[in-house]
Order: sequence, then C-alpha cells, then structure tokens
Amino acid sequence: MESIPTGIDSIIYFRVMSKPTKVTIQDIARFAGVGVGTVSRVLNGHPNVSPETEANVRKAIEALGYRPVVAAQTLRTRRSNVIGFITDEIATSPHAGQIIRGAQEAAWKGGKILLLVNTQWDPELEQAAVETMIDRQVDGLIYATMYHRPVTPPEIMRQIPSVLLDCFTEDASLPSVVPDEFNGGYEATKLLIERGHQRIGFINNTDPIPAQRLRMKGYCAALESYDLPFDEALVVERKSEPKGGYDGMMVLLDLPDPPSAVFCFNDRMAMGAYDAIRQRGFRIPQDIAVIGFDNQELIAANLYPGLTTMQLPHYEMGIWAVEYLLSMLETSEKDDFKQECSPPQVQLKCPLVLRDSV
Amino acid sequence: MESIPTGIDSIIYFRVMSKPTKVTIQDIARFAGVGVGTVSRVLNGHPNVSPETEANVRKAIEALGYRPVVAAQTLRTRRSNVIGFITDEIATSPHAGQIIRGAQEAAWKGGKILLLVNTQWDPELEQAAVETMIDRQVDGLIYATMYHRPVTPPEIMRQIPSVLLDCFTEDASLPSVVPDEFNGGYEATKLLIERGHQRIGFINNTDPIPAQRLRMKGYCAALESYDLPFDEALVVERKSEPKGGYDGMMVLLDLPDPPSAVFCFNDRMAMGAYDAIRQRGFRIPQDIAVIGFDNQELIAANLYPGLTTMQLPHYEMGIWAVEYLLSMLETSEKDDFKQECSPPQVQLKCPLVLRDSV
DNA sequence: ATTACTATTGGAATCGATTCCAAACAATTT
DNA sequence: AAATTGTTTGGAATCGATTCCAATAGTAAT
Repeated sequence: MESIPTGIDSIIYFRVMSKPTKVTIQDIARFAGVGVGTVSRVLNGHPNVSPETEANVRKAIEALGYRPVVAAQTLRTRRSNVIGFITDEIATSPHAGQIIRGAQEAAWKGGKILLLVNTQWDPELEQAAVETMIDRQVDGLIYATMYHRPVTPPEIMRQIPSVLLDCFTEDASLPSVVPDEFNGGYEATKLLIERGHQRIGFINNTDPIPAQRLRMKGYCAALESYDLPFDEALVVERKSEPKGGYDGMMVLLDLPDPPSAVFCFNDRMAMGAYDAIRQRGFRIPQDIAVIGFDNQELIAANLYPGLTTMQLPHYEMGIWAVEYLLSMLETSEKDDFKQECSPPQVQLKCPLVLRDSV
Repeated sequence: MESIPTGIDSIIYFRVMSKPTKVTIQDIARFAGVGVGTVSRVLNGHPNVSPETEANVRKAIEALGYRPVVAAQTLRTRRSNVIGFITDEIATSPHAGQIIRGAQEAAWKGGKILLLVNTQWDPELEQAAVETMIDRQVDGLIYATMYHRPVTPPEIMRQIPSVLLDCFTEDASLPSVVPDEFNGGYEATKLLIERGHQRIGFINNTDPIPAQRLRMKGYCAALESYDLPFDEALVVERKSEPKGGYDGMMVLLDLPDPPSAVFCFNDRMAMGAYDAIRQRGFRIPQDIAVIGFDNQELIAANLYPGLTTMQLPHYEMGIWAVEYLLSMLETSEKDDFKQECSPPQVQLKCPLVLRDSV
C-alpha cells in the first residue's frame, strides 16, 4: 500500500478509467451535502439559491465531472433539443451541402442539433421519417428540397412546429423560405442593360417550375423598367442542360438581329451557350456577354472566362429556416396558443457573383 | 343530448383531436386487461407470451394508436438507436451528399437515425460535438472527412464504437474506410495501356496527400506490369485546379516526344488539360486520350467529349462505415469485451466510368 | 399424492433528470 | 409577541419505458 499501486489497484483503476461510472445528479447532491432539487436549480439557473450553496454545488459538479443524461431530461421536460431535418434528395445537388451547413450552424448556435433523414422522394419513407422524429420528440421540423418547388408534406408534420426550406405549399399554410427568383431574373437582366446591352436573349428552362416562370417575369420587368422592348424571338426554352444551352444559343445567333448579351437559366446551360458562342467565332464578353444562374462553383469558376452568375442563397435559407423555427419554439413556450397569424412566406435575394463573362 | 353534439362536446372533441393525449404502455395494459410487463414483452418480441394475450395486446395497441416514447426507452436501455455523424466540411464538396446518403440509408435500414454535426475544421467544435453525442448516448460515431486524409480525432471518441470514413489514423487504431487510390491509379493507367497507348502522361497534384502518392504508385505499377518504361518527363505536378491541368498539359505537349494519352489527378485538372489540348489543335480522344479522377458529374458529364474518369466510392464508403458500425454494436452487445483484434482498414475500389475521352 | 419443472403473468423497482409542495428559517409588519 | 411575508431548501412524485422477481397455473415425473 505504498505509492506504487498494486496489481489489483491498477486493474481497478483501469476499469474505472475504461468504463467511467455515470455520475448522476444524486451523486452531486450527496457530495455537496444538499438535495437533488437544489442541484437541479443550480444546473438550470433557477433563482432562490444562496450563493454559497451554488458555489458548493458547482464545485461538486466540477469535481465529479458531471454530465447530464439527455434522455432523462427529454423524458421529463418533453424537449429534446433536437431539430428534425428531412430532405427529399441529398446527393445530386452540390447545393445540398450549403443548405445543411446553414441549418446545422444555426441549430448549433441555438443549442440544438440536427437529426437527418433523406427520403429520396419516397412518400412512405417521408411519412415514416416524420413519425420517427415525432416519436423522438424533436422540438421542430425542417422539410427541405433541393430545388425550389411546391410540395405537399405529410399532414402529420403539422402536429409540431415546422418550416419549409426551398419549397412551399400552395396554400401557404406553413412557414417557408425560398430564393427570390423574380428579383434574381430582374437583377441579372438589369446588369446586362446597365452594361449597355439593348438586345438581351434569355435561354430559359422548359420545366414548369417556379424558377422558370419567375425568372422570366424578372427578365420582362427589367426590360420594362428600362423602356426596352420585349422581343419574343429573344426568348427560347430548352432542356436545362448544356446541350439545351448550346441549342438555344445557336437559335439566338441565327436570328437576323442577334442579341449582344444572353441570360441563361442556369450555369449548366450557360456552359453550353459558351460552346455555341465560341464555335461561331465570337468572343465572351466582347462580342456577347453571358450571365448564368446558380453559381455552381465547379462550373462558373472554372469556365473561361469566369461566368458571372446569380447565386442561390442556400446557406442563408438554411440559417433562416432554423432561426425562424427557433423563434417559433420560443413563443410557443410562452403562450400555449398556436400562432394565429398566417405563416411567413419569405423570399431571400440571390446575390450577384461578378466574374468576367459580362 | 341528441345525435348533434352540443357546443361543449364539440369543443372537447376538438381539443382531443388537436392535442392527442399521449398513449402509454400503461393505457395499453389497462385496455387489454394485462400487466405492463406483458405489453412490453409483446412489444419487444420476447418469448413466453401466450398467443391469445399477444393478440389482445396487439389489438389494444392498434386501437389506441400507441407510439413508444423514445426518450423513456433510451433512459432505461441506454441505447438511443442514434448514430452520431461528424463531418469536417460539408459544403465545398459535391461528394458530401453521396457520403451522407450512403450512411443515412444504411442507418435507416438498421433502424438507426443520424445525428449530424459539421465542424468546419474547428477542433474545439469537434470536441464539443463528440461530447454532445456521448451525452445523448448515441450508439456509435462516424467521423467523416470530405477528402481522403490522415486525421487525429478527439480521444474521447474512443469511449464509444467509432468508424472513420474517408480518413484514417496513422496508427490504424480505429476502423476506417477509404478509397483504394492505388488501384484507381492502376486501373486508369491500365485502361489507357489496353487502348494501345505506349507513352502515357500523368498530371499529378502537388499536395502531399494519400491520393497524390498512391495514384502515382498505381500509375507506375501499371506501366511495370505491361513492361512499359517509366519516363520521369511524363509526370508533372501542378496545383489541383483547371489552371494546373492546363499548364501541366502544355508541358507534356512541349516534350520532344509527347504522350498520346494523359491521366489527370482529378476532373478539374482534366478540364484544364482539355483546353490545352484543344488550343494546340489536337482532338480528344483521337490525338490524345484523357482520363480523370473523381467523376464530378457536373464536369465530367458536361465536358465535350464526355470525360472518362475513375469514380470515388463515396456512397459505398458511407454504407460500409455504418454497416460496420452496426456489426460492432451487435457483437459488443453479446460479449461485453472490447474487440481485441486490430480494427479493419478497408479500401474500396474506384469504379471506372467510361465516357468518350479515351 | 408429492415433487419438479415449465410456461405465463402481474407489478415493483429502475433509469436520471425536473418540478412541485411543504417545511424551516429569517425578516418585516402589526 | 404574534402574524405576515419572503427566501432557501429537501425530497417525494413524475415522465414512460424495461426488467427482474415472485406468484400462479399447468404439466410431467416420481
């Protein structure tokens, strides 16, 4: 029993180290010579604890290395500090990362953590995912899609605070945040106009999605506010891929009075447009200016010349969705009433990313 | 009290609907006229329950719409059916989605769900994330990086079953799954050789990462197995971006005896190589064949001609990591002993994606 | 008939926190 | 001195499952 531990001692020591016995609030209470209620009060910053006892309790917590068991807290308080995050499709889009990152960072700041399920467009899985989350008593739900579109999420979602991310319901019955497509289209066109272009082509998508319709509206609105005529011939619709951009550009170049600038529905189409323009021997941006949409770094930054484009605010939408959810949780804690005012339908601006194609 | 509900009745009805009272195992027991133990036994498929009582209990469960409260289960059993998923960087890489998708799908199949934290390379956050996860009694941890590299994860991680995804520790002390870079380099080079090329350039990365070293080794090994000479001049190292690929390709084209095919470290460099080749008036693949690495769809599929490349098995690694974790959990349930055999260091093959550049 | 065993069951104890109530005590007012 | 008020505290009850133990009934073996 000298300073050197015996064999048995060291084994015990080892076992203690390898499987640290869980320290509970009871242990703290005993160690500090107080009741469990007092420890809990200190832990949760409740009033009416004398400074001395608080100090004692804190010392005990420190000394024993106490860590709360979240399951017990959740059981008692019915709050898990978890936010359920449901995505329809996580893999195909490089934007997914930005959405998740924004949401995750905002959640962490609010002391919450994300529980993730990816449903790959499967409605059954979607339903099951929401149920699982509710079983786990998540504080709220985020339902995120990888491109801006209308959705009909499982009804059961309405049982708990929920926010739609990059999507919306037709009846606007759930809070939602999406990109401001109209403004994006407007600003893109405006940039081209302000750089002196008078005839501006628009190579649009054919899919009847909000982005397609609203960017078009933005394009028209910009022309109108600068008193430029709208020429039907300058708008072509093609499939949303490089080939579509290529074909569309060719059509525009074949016009008797071709445009000096073109706004492409997205960067992939712009990529195709680049090819068409160069194949015809024109230079970008001297002969023809090009602006895209999405700011897909991999394309936009790597094209030559670098593609000027509008960025989708994925990161910001992720943050907004979680922050709004957190604010809902706060208010629903105070008043037990459900918010009666209509849920916000927010649109976030798409910032311009200037490179060299305009 | 006729068939039409009174005002008060309908209010009560509404309240019941809007806030469904939680059905507990006690309610089931009462309803079915059995004890709580019996209900629990049915729920967990334990033996020694007579068929009739089981049927009764199941009927009660169905009738009352019972759903278990996960927090209570976790508290009692100390198993949360949650897997912690920690990433260093989720946003920049389009591959992130594939990794997460694979992991998530495998987890769902195993009845688990992912708790996600993204640490943005911040060691403090990393530590905090692991602690939070342990507090929440996750069953295990996945530590994922967005490119293949050595790491030193927080020590505390070793307290619970953990798997490294797309990374490894130098001492191989944790199970790990990474891409088989050597084989990837080998197969890429082999393809070029089998298509009849004798002089094959390699535009490598400059970063001293495993991919850089191992793909080079694979390149050399392939040459050797086909009895082709290794020519130092055919290997150039540049920054891993389109500009680097462009510059590297130019160097190779300027050789007195230029290669007829080139293996690029990744698709972005291949993109630059394309530009160089075309600028010199050569055709792909007739004059010079090109193969890349990564299969970044956005680039490889959209280049003209489509880029043949080696695909990183992100999706598969995600699956493997979770499945291995699940198997660890199973065995650690049976034997209480920690697995003493050395943790597996798995390498998954990179499949070839044939397009038109070879 | 007695013993030994198995199959089935009910219900108390348990997990680890929070919360509420009553008690103890101090300070203030009447 | 008694009554009132306010502060601080301990500890029982609670959340909703699982698990273990003891009890019962039924069957087989002695």
